[in-house]
Amino acid sequence: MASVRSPRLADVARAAGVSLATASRALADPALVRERTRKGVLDAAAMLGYVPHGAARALATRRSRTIGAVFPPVDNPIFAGATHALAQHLAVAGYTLLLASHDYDYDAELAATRALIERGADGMVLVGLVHRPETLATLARAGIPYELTWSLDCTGRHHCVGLSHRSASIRITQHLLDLGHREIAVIAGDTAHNDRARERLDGVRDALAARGIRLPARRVVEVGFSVARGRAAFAALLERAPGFTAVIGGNDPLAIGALLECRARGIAVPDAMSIVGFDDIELAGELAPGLTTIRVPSAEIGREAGRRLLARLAGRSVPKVKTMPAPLIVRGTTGPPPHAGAKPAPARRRPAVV
Amino acid sequence: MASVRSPRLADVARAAGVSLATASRALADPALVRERTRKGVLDAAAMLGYVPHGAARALATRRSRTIGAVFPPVDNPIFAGATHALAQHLAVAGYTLLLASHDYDYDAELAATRALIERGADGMVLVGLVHRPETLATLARAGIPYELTWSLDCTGRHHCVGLSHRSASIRITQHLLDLGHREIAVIAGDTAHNDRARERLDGVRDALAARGIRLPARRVVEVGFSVARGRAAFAALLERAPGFTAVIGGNDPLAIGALLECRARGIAVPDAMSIVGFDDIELAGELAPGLTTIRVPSAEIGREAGRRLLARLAGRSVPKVKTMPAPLIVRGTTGPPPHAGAKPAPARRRPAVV
DNA sequence: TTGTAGGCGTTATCAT
DNA sequence: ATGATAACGCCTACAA
Repeated sequence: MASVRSPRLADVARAAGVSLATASRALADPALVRERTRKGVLDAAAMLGYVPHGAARALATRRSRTIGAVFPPVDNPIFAGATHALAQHLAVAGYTLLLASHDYDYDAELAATRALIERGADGMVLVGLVHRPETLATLARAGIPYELTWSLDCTGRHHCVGLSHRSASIRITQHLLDLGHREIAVIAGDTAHNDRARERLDGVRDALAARGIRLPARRVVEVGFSVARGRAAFAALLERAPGFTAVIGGNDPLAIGALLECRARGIAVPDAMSIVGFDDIELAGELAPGLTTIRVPSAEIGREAGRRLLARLAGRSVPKVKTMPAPLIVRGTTGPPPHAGAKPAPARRRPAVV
Repeated sequence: MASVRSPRLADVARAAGVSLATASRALADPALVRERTRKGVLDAAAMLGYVPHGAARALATRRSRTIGAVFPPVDNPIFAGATHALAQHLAVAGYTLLLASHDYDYDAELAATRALIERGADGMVLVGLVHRPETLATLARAGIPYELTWSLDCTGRHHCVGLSHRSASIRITQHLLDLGHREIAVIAGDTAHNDRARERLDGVRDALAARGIRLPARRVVEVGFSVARGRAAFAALLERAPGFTAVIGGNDPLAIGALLECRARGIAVPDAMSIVGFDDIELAGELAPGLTTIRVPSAEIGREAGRRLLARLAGRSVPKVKTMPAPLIVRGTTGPPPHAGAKPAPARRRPAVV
């Protein structure tokens, strides 16, 4: 009952009647020892219930077979999907995920990064482009390869896998403009602490500006990401600056909040109000009407980040920037504005997935 | 540029003009060295950008300051919340989360557990009561404290923090019975690979049996957890065994799927169909009508598991079983069945949160 | 208060 | 093919 002490390699070696070195080799590389010896060692190990001591191995090999990830709230469904995919991908390669999360707090992110480096993470996954300068510097100094995810680093200084939130945002805004909308409101995420949210908002402004339309400040509200906040924000916009015919949500939960508020108020979607989101969470496609949005392949981003990191650790080199597709998904929440002029044809001509 | 090699404690000691031991103590416990020495060491460490080597420390102290968690799909919002809360709680105590996930596959869970043990996890969090026998045995043999979460272990053999899914399920079923429902259908989770799903389904059967009602097999469908599957399952039930006035979802996404399908078919909720879920995800309260469900405090479960593990690692002992509250949340998706007899009073008398 | 030295469990470099 | 043995970087009695 009382487990005196876990067996170590020396115990296995003794039980198998070989030296420490041979036992180590037998376990590490079948080709290095005679078949008979190997079997003896394996049996002894199984018999004793031997479990290698990772820290000792890490100390000797200077590799922990561990990848660190520092994510904003992992309970955001979009990050949860990426986390899962990343962990799964690493597992098949014998790597394990060291996970830290923070609430869009860059100091916490730095602290978490330090903690993961200290734990010996062989590689690191971060979200977004904006960080404390020390964060990336520390990583670089420690010689730890890292991948920035979600966004794309146009400076070419960092490895990254993601998409241009700005241009995706331009695309979805153009979709509304093509439908004939001119009066548009935005429920943005927290642009001060989230570069994705900022890029998305900038994209809206760009697209509007390209057609000579200004986005008045009163038509923009910034909130944290959640359905409830989306509802409240939509209500606030209606109060503060009515007259818009379309709302752009900074992400799907915000857009869904707007949709629910419309339903509660009896505002017809899309006849009286068009709504678009960003991310394409599962629910977006299940609602009726379905939410028009940009699909962000979050699981693929997580997997790809893992794949690239493992490749780099194996000495292979990968292109510095990996752009993920972010298609516009047109569903039922968008249509021509009420009292729209003649034929709002463009909308119909678009395929469902652009 | 070329980072020759990361500085180690010996470098710090040399720079500070003290011995290795003193440097170690200065960093570990302020009270152990003279204030002046301490400052010298700290300065030297900062100057050199010293980062302690976790593996070496773990080897020496036999503690990794790491907690392992093996979760079913972390992208299920309910697990995502727990993961986040757990990671956050551990972080403030200087611990880090080692995360592995699997798709309700117990062999994968065992493999993941082994991987985490090998990585030196000081403690471990698992989900549910059902595991490969080796999983818990290995943990016990290695002397690693663990917490089973979500469910409650009535055998008293394991530390656990969760709730009785069976009795919660009985409560919500009784709520339907009290409203006058007699013809009930169930969209259950995968009972073969998920003890929570099984307990919930059993709870429904128990509650019905207590009133002399049988649940015919054709009124039960088992599917994986997702909104889309909930929709499809509801449609299938309607086809296969119509005539029921209430559906019980194995979790909220399933119930929401049923709700959406009702909306698509023009079935009035709750007038023609009552719907209940389980978990109380954020969306449940935002829909109109709001979803009647059981609130599972997932973030609290994650945090509590962390708290208990840290306490045990610190030598404090904790009660073996921690029961979390799982209140019935009555919202708009439940009401008396159509053509119900006289007064379906019980419903009205219940407070919103029982 | 500070220094010396042995040990934590593996891997890797030599020989043999 | 296998066996000694020296790292790996840190902690912690024990001594001074």
